[in-house]
Amino acid sequence: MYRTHTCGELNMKHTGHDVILCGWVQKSRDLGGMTFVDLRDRYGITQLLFNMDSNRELCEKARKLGREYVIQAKGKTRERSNKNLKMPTGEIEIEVNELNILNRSEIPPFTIEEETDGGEELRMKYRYLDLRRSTVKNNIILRHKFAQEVRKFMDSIGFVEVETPVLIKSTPEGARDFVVPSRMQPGTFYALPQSPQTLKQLLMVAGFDKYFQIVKCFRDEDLRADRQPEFSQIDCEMSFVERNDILDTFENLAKYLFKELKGISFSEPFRRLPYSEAMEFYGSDKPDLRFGMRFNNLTELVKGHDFAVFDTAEYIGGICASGCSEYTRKQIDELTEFVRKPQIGAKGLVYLRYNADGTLKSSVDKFYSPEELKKWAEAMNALPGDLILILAGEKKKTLPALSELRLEMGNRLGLRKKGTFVPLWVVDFPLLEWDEEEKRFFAMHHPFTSPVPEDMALLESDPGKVRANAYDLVINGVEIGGGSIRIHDAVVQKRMFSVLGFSDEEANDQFGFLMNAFKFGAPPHGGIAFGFDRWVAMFGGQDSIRDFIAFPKNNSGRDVMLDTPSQISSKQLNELQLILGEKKKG
RNA sequence: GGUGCGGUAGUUCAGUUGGUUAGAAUAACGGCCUGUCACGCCGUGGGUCGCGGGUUCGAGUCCCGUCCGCACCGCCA
Repeated sequence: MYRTHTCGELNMKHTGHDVILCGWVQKSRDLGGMTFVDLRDRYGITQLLFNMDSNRELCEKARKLGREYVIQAKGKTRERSNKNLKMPTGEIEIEVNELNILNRSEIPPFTIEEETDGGEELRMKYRYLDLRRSTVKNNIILRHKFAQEVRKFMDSIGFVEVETPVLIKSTPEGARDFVVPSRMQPGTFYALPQSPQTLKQLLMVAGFDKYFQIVKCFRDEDLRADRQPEFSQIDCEMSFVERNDILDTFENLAKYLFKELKGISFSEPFRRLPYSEAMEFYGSDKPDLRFGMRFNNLTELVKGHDFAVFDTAEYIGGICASGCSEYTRKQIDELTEFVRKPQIGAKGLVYLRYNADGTLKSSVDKFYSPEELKKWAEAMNALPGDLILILAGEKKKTLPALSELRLEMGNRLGLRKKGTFVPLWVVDFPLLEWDEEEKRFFAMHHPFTSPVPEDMALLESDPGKVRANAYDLVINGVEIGGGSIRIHDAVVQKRMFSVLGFSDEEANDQFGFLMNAFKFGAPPHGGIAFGFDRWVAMFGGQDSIRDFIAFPKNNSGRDVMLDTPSQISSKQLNELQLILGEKKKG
């Protein structure tokens, strides 16, 4: 028998017990006459004691142990004379009487401790060592628990988990596909699913009226801290439901997960905010509602005073930062610089200080009288002591820029508190988005999304106005999930493809299997998919999903541990009948 | 594709207006130490300053190119 206990479970109740532990040497402290070794496994750390007086030979052996050696220690649990109450096993130690080295280790390239000295690249290269650290390990365990709770809940309300294939068909809409060449049919390719969207709809046709799956999805697009080329979704679909049935069902899932994993209860239903309002008041389709600071539209109020920036602007909007009237010139300059960054793209920033004594000072005093500025403050619901920040320009660009400024102020004022969660549903997205470059409409969500019934008639006459029967779950400014009621009628689906500029032939070629299925009694259906990695990372208190994935890719989509993507042999290339083109010269 | 920041000891970093032998902490190695738990003390070794080119009497430092990493924009139905 290798071990009787783990390194995380022994305590005062076990004093006097003979135990065998296995694990890795985290650290040893050699005091000359005695040596302490911290032994670590998945469950915790237990201190081993070796004493020169009681067993000289064994103690000498212990002194030679290196970091990360794998050892087996047999001995007796006993109470420590100096307890360490910071650790769960800190009241006891093991007086070792037999030590077996199961494997040696090279010196690890970074310290395997909660706070490592290792940089990200090195940690990724030696991810198997990084995973020994409790922080990363706990993230992976949180992910496991999260998945278990999802399955428990979904099963309890009658959902069936069905696996869908990974080698499927490439589709032109949406993200770039990862493709897999076929050997048996040279020159043809599978694609890895960006999501099992069409397959879960076919499951609805098949009568699996409540389906879910925790599933890997693939998108060949550039990465971010919260975006990996392969990621996991909690993918769900239901038949015979309307939008509210889905929102209610998955609001319950979210509440269950918050309760089980974070101990947080929500007594109120999640807020439901139309897309148009989200954009008008927060400049974003995923607003962080942990704080207010809603936009106020000042366009009409401020025009007509010879201030060209405002007079020529399509939209002028402001936010009110409570208690910030004392902001220094330097701080305001910083904010100006912030909004002028190319990523934000505003041309400048107008401010209005509503001083505590009731006086007003703005960057546009030349153009506006104190009385007029007072009206601004009233329109903004500002109080003495507040600072009003105003951006102006093209509406499509100014709203998002103001949104970034709002988030920046939220950060500066500490309003985006970790551990506080404000979920909401954003509903009634536009169905279609006009693409200037390709001069055609694209589906904002995907081409299987149903319009809201009232707008169905506008589909051909005014496609840009049509609202989608679609919804996103947003928590703290992060898009956690999204879905829609789908089209289940072959005729409507055909109309949709036609609006998107697909010929009948193209539609049939790419989605014939779905249109065909719709001819055989497709039930009304809809669903949702959640970003599993993101949700787990949020519960783990991080913005980046990388440390919640056991073996993630780096910024350029490379697995630095496996050193891939990599070349394949010419034999493999020949079998696939692939010929590599000349590398494009810059 | 673009913008910003970065690349110096095993690791994390410092390195002044270009100037002597490139430092610190930590890790490693050797020695001492019987209650440590960030143990302590003494000592030792450890450098292609990402790579290539240029300017200069002289480059870690300045210039050009290039590679790599991170964050962001585009992109992500």
